[in-house]
Amino acid sequence: MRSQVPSYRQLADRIAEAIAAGEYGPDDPIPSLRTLQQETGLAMATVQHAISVLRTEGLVYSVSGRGTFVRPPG
Amino acid sequence: MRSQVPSYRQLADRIAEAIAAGEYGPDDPIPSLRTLQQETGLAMATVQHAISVLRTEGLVYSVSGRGTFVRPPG
DNA sequence: ATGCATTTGTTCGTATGTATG
DNA sequence: GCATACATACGAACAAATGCA
Repeated sequence: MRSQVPSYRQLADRIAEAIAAGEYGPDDPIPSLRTLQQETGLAMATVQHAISVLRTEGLVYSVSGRGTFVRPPG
Repeated sequence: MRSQVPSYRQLADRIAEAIAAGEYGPDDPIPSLRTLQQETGLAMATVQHAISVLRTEGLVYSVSGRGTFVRPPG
């Protein structure tokens, strides 16, 4: 059953909108991968894929062992 | 075809058997995560995963900073 | 009592292998 | 073959409890 929009894209868009709406401020942490995993029911690597998209778009940055944060405008 | 038994499952089973065999009595501590890590050569989070399985199954309980203990029969 | 190092469990992001359409 | 998605496994940072100087 070919789904219209891939899960990782839906999740990336949802987070991007939350950031745009100011739900998370500059350098604020977004929910952890595990939290997102439990919220969405997706697999770890799929959630990571979504974050990876946001990182490529310059919206967030990640620090291993710490978390993923909103990239402040530079 | 992925029909190998995962490392975390093997470890969980091994500990479950030790408990069933009476090697660790009620409220006795099982080996620490670091000890298990060194014994098995696995990563921290993988050992943690094994313990997490045992906790879900109600076999053990964990206390941060103290250890993981055998859950007495209710 | 205070401070600090050590030990223990917890949570973080990341990488790899595999299956499916 | 490629994109999508899953389970597994990894290394590092975090946080709570303990003991000792």
